[in-house]
Amino acid sequence: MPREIRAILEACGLFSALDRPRLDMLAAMGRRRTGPRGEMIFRQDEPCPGLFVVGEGRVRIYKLAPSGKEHVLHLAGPGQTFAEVAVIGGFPCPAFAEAVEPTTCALLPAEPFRRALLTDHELCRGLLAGMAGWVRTLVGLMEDIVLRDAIGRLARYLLDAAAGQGGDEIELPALKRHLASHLNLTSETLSRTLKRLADAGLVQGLDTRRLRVVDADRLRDVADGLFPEL
Amino acid sequence: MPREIRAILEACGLFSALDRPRLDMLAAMGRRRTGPRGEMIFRQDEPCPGLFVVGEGRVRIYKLAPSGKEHVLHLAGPGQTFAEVAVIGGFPCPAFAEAVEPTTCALLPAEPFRRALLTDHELCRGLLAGMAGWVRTLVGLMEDIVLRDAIGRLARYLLDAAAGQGGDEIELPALKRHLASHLNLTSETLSRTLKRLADAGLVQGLDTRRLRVVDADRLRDVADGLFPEL
DNA sequence: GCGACGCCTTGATCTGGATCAAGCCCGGCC
DNA sequence: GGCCGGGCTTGATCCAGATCAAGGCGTCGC
Repeated sequence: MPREIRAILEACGLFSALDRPRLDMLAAMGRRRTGPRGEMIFRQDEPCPGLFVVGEGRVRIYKLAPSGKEHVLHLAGPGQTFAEVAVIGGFPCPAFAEAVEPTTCALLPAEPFRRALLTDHELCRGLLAGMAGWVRTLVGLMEDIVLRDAIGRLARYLLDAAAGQGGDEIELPALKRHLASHLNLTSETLSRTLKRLADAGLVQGLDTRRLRVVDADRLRDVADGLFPEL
Repeated sequence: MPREIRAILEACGLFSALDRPRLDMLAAMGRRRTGPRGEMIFRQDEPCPGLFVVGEGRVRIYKLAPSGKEHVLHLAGPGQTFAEVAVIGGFPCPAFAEAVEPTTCALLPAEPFRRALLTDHELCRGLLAGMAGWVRTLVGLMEDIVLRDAIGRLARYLLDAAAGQGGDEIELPALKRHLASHLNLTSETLSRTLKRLADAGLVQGLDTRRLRVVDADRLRDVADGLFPEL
């Protein structure tokens, strides 16, 4: 099964710059973890088991407020990682991680991974670049939440998702409810807002989990806060 | 003047683990930048000049929405850095940076700094740890904004600030208006919320820029969403 | 000293999105 | 097939915080 771990690591952007021996070294320390839909991978405040790389499926990373409200920080799909920050910084798990679909991950345990970081410069550089990208994403999400209204946030999300999936069709990565939480909306508001976009002819619902961007240009305008009439 | 650049770098947490020769190397590439209160250090979308380390003064990093609303991401004081992410990732400036007080910074220009990163493992490790801390802060801020109400956010900010300044007296790092924007509030709401805390006897205003935490325990409860009566 | 401008406070009103409350629809299970 | 439960939509109402609108208060330039 190291076989499959190698394959997962190779498909991950964070490690794409690494050469064979290094990938072997990482694969050797890795363990394969599979779980059914709904499995809790880790919980907030637990010691962090290591760095996870998603091979198949999707993982929802979310925080829970004392009030019970939750916020979905990240929906990690194949090739993406989570818990890197906790591993690097030696923090406990900052959030919950739950499999949204049947999932297989490669887990690189914290201790050996940190030791590898101590000596391996290439690995360090790759991770540094990865973190820079992650900070950028986070700041983007934060600015969305703070500076845009519901329809602008949704429009931007849809544009991003369409670009990320390389077409004008989007497959939603999770339940609408969870997507809503990611955008700091309730599912009711998400539903209504999506309807507004559909009524205006900017998008078209295919089924519950899939939709199509019809007019990307106007969608961009909406994301930039134009079309106050909408 | 390399003298002073060295001193600024030495006082910066990011570089605290570096040995003499490395600090010398960084100091040699650095330039000293001073500016009066109000000076724009860089603007959003400009090419990023390099990594800034604050020596004296304070710098406000903020984003501007098309609507004109602004959001203060960070108020960097002595020993802190900004624009690291853009330098590492090779992105353009993601935000505006403005001196809130007369400020002197060390600027490590992007190109030589990136080259140093290519070869210097220690530097890389330090930066990686720094980024991990920064991501953590960002996530914390985001969760504050998403999961807490106005009074909870303010309470948490005050506790953090008091801890950071090592006592129960807090000197606000910027205008109330800018602080409000950092917490995603209007200055009106900040003013009212501060008054509620003062009326309840949890804090005490000294003057416009300074205040004292009187009851940290109850403030913690407020931050956790208790005291619904407040 | 005296304007005047910026910043902060306080009050009155407005509103986007949350919350509460039904249905509806689809898929799984008996 | 029929029932049941979870997720989505839609409608009605509510509310935290924004916005609009006055003052008050310090401080800086003259």
